[in-house]
Amino acid sequence: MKKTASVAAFPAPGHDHDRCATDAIAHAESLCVARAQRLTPIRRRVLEALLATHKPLGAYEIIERMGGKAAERPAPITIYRALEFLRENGLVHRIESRNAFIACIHKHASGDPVVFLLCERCGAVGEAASASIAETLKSASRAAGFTPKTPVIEIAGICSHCREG
Amino acid sequence: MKKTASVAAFPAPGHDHDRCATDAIAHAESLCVARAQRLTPIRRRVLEALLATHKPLGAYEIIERMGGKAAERPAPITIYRALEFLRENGLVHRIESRNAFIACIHKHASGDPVVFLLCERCGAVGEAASASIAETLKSASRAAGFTPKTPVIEIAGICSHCREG
DNA sequence: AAATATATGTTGCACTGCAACAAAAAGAGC
DNA sequence: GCTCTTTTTGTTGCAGTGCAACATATATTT
Repeated sequence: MKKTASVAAFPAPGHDHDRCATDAIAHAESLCVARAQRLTPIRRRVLEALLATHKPLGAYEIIERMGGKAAERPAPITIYRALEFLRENGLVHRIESRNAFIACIHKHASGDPVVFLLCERCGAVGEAASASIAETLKSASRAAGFTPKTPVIEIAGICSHCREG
Repeated sequence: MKKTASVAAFPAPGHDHDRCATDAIAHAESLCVARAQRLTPIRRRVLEALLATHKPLGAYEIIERMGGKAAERPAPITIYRALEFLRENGLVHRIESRNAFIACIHKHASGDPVVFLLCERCGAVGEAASASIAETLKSASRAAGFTPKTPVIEIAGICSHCREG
């Protein structure tokens, strides 16, 4: 079930999550090797914490989910630095309307505009990449004499699993 | 120079700003009268502070721009409450990617998706309403089995005045 | 005028995000 | 190996966001 113009992915509740997390880590590793970037233990743990859920997490939630005793937990700044690294490498997105972060499972090219679908009920986040959306936004921007760079598109609503279930 | 599908407005540096602010206040007043809502002095001052610039302002910036001696300035919570009121009535938008707020000059219908164009150089924010964008986003959402509600679209880039000037 | 609803003030706190400097760890060059 | 350099992480501290909970004041209604 594939389309030419758009690809949409919403995490099904019963999907093989271990595998999708493992795949994402593997992808991150090979990508960092290819770019001579260092996926350090902390960065890896932050990514793993985000991959363990499909919900956007704030910095403090990430800290909590990284485990270890309270005294051993990294400071917020450490998390933000790891997130900065992961974002620069396209492994993590920031959900602006939530002040939170989510692991990227989409493997899109950098610069590709991504539409985030935020379920208001279960909190899960889907990604929909659409070339037509990108084109429409570009032309609308240019009609206003605007040179667009990084579009942020976030849509709140109800996902199919919550509506049907 | 008008289009059928999209209307774009980027504030020109030399536009008649007094008038655009006055108009917006007048619109806010008549709208509140029509809805039996109260445009109290504080709410009015918050709106005026936002109208005095076309840049998104944070809560503290709004407080500073509301004037008065430091001791007389309202607390942040007061600002947030006024912003909540103004947002509910479509007079103010929140720019999610900036954690800031901007007065609405667009007079669009509530629920209409608005595209915000954020100039990275001068900080001004333009609005572009586009029916085709709305349609494209809706169809992309539905392709993912998603029922969309409130879309957030923010595009960072360079406005025409900054590029040319 | 009293009762009710709405708006604002006060206090307090959890979280975001980062700057500036210090220390530790990893890589590069000899 | 060992030093030098770069990168990463730790520590401290702070400005800003956003709101909860309760108290007080101001409007509106009856």
